[in-house]
Amino acid sequence: MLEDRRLEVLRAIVEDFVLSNEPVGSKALAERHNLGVSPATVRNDMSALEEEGYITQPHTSAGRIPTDKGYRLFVDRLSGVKPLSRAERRAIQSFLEGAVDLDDVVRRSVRLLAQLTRQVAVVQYPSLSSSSVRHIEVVTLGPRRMLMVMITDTGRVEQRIIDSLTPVDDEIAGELRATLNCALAGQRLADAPEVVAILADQTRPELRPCLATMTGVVLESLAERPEERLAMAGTANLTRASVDFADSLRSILEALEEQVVLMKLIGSARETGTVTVRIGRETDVDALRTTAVVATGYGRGPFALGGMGVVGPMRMDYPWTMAAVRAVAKYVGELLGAD
Amino acid sequence: MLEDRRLEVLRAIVEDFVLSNEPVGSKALAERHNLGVSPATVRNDMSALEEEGYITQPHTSAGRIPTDKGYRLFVDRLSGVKPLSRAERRAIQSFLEGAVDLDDVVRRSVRLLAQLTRQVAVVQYPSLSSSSVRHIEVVTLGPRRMLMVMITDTGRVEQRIIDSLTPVDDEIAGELRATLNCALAGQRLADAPEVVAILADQTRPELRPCLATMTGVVLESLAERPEERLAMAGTANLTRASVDFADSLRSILEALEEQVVLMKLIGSARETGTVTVRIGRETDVDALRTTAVVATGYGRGPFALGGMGVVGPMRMDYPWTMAAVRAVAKYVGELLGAD
DNA sequence: CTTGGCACTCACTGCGGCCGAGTGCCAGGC
DNA sequence: GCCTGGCACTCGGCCGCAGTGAGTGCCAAG
Repeated sequence: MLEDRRLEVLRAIVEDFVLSNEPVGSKALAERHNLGVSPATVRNDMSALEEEGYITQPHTSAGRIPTDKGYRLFVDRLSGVKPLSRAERRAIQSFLEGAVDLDDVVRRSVRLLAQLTRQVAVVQYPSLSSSSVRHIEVVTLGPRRMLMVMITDTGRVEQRIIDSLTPVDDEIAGELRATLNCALAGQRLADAPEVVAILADQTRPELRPCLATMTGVVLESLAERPEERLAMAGTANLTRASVDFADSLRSILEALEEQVVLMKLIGSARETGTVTVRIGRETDVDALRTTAVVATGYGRGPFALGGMGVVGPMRMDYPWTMAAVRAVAKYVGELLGAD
Repeated sequence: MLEDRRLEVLRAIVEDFVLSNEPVGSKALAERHNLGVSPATVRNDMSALEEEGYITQPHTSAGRIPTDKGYRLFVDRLSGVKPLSRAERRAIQSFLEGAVDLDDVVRRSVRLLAQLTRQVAVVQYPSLSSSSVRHIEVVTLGPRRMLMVMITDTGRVEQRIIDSLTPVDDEIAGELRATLNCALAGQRLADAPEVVAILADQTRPELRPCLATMTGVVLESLAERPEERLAMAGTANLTRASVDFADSLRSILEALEEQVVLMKLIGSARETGTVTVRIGRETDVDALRTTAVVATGYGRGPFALGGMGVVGPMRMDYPWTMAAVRAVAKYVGELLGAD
């Protein structure tokens, strides 16, 4: 009973603070949230909550604000799901349905997510390891230079320039193309290592160096390289929360330009359907210690093709943001999984 | 003579202000720049310069700062070229030389430019209209869906999903591929419209709808669509100049996320070798009225493959920034033009 | 366990005064 | 005719000060 009211107080604090961005005091709380008790009682509860580390006061004689731990509890136990309105769902659909190719899908969804949540949005391109090879193309670019293009079933296109030690011509390119396609087309990229291993022996010796480079590229692209691509939008929204960030804005922007960091944050949410929330220091990125990351995976079925999510201030409307991220991920997943 | 000294005073004001970010007064000027005249004389010159609109004072009893017009004059007539040091040139080279493909080149150069100039850097992908077609690939993605991939001689890869009204199979895809390649491979994309025009008649009627869509894509990509790609880096540097921007930072970030706007600013500098500077309102973008854009084209020969440049505060070291932008563009041009 | 009362804390605000960098103007000198 | 030193004036920024009020912690009574 007592426990219950304390949690209720915490919820009220979080909700009020998210709205007002001002430390919330006992009186205002008791009034606005008809808790049925007096401010003095609320004060006792607050005192207890502070003791346990869920809230804190910026300075004596100010109201309380939630701590990382407080937000965490709120997200885990207190926040229901705030479903999107029908209009919002329709907006998502109509915003995405005109997309003409993968690039377009990704760029539209990242903008959509940014506008919807008014936060910084990040969308990962479908990861290669969960796709299969549709086709591999080899073209000569010059006497000793070739371009290899790998097309996956999600429509993603991976390209790489290969410098050869020996001269190459269109015929050799064709031969390499045939060999690679024969071995890899239709295969899941995750299975590529085994297939590739036996490939060299079946090939004319003079082609082996080139082939080795190319298969090397294929394998490398599986290792979830840091260059794994992603799109970002809505950085302007960071300034919206400038009161929270102020001087840290610089380092936040810097962190957001580090692809590796973002991939870890967004990409680690590989389960579709579940929305992951990292609050403050849980991000494991010092520059983002005043932010929160809401992320999920997208794709058909349990295996995610990639991740998407938003980065915003800890003071964030979690139920709504989580719902928005999930909704966009669902549509994108259908769009890319459809085929 | 008198004119000369006035210009000298303007130069001194610009240089000091760029360094200190504080309105510069007559006394400090006379001291630091041994102009050989007294502060009183400098004051008279400043008065005249203000009359002519080259400088202004933020409030009475403060020093002067340059206006848009003042910076413009400085850039046009006063700023010599500040050559890069050998170490800097070497840094550029080594930073870029490990690039493995076009994406890599672009991303590396944009980061390089951002780090070097400590501004926001923008690099346009090589424009399609100035490239030629190396190869066109057509692959089926599903019973009624195909993927067309166009590879250009700069290594740029353009892809598009095409939905067909009639069922397609690998054979049809092969046929389309052959037709398109036969017609377009080796052609400059700028010449594509003529070639494409006569293509339909030579094709089996049942393939014509698909073919039309594909040639449509090719032509469309020539129209310098707003989706024309570009890369950006160093937005964190905007906060460095936060004193200048402060509340406008938000709108600047928003403007920078508008690809169309950026393409106009960066892409309009199509001449290689010449560095264009737009100061304040010259950008024609209201949100960027407190910024300056330094841009140039890159590529072999007089025709630019694309543009690159930086966006920063008007209070900027123009000679140095211009030199840096030019140097990076030169290297990138060599890298991509080499082939 | 809750409640009203009460003293206390402390960030924030507005006010007045001081300071000093910088200006404009003027009269005298080269 | 231009440069220069002198001088009065302006005005933004800084400092100290007191007043205000939201909010707290504690306590004794219900």
